[in-house]
Amino acid sequence: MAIDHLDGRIIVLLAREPRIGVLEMSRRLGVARGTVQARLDRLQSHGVIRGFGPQVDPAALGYPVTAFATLQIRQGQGPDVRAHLATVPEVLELHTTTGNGDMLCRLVARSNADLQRVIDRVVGFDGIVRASTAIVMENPVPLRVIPLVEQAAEERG
Amino acid sequence: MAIDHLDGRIIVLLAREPRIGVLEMSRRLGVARGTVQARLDRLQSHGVIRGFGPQVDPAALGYPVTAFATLQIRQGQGPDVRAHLATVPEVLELHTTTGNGDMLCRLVARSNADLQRVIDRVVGFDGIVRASTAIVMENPVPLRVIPLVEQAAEERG
DNA sequence: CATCCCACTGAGCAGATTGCCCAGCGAATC
DNA sequence: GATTCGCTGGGCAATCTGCTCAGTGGGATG
Repeated sequence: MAIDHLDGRIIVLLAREPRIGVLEMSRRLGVARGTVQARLDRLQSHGVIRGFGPQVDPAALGYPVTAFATLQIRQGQGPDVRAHLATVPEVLELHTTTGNGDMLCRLVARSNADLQRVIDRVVGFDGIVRASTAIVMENPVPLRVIPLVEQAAEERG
Repeated sequence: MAIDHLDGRIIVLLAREPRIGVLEMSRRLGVARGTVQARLDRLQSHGVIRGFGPQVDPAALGYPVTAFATLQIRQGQGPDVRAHLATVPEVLELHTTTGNGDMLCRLVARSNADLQRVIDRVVGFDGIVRASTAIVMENPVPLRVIPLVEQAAEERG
């Protein structure tokens, strides 16, 4: 879906001040309330904006350690491994990938020691042949989309 | 910070129906409005809930290809590389890690061909020695926190 | 045992926002 | 020329928010 400049401003504004209302947005953007409303509806129905769920910080929840694990899967065991990993709360994200590994997953843990427990639980499953883990030290660029939104908006005026 | 069972229910409810108001939440949870209000304020001020920004889907924006790149950095060039990567909109996330690579970043692109352009831009910087990229095929577990929240809430009744 | 502190309840209030409707208008399309 | 579409600007009732207050119960403290 193509994003327009106004759409971009709406998303950016919403990202900066999430608790802002439609009315206040229309004032800031200098357009009618109905317009903002319509744009928002369109963005949501097209899936560009998935939702406004709370962004929870695992670190603040007591899980300050993040790691990425690359998994190698035994042929044909993919579905089982997926199902297994989905049951582990500390697995925040799972992707199947090309390249050296077959899967890449993001893990969190209460401490480096606790990470061992998590990894044991993750790899303690038959279909997983090998796992290599990289612990995250710093996070210079936290998950962001705004620059991408701005770029997409530029391209369409 | 420790999460309570009520806190957990608030977060889960909020994740399920983000547009819900404080009043409606208090009705659903069977507690007073002020209580929900206070809990929310506490969760936010403690950083457990970072905010309610819109969750944008890069795929819907025209960037359906996701990849993870592992970068090896020349000694001492870390800060420069970070700054460089921060300027690339397609870099959604950047971590410094232990292990084989020095950094891990999440990229998106408009197509596999476009991914080449993005990677060129990412690695077209002096401090980067080597990059290995894994393209994401499937995403069986999209970024999630709810199971973790539920686990954290359980531990505190 | 008496006290204090804290969190929760239930209520009220003014002010603001929402969802919804409508008529008019200009530009692009057929 | 006619139609469609998106935006404007206005109005309405219903709802929610932010804020305040007094009362209550449990737990910790003296």
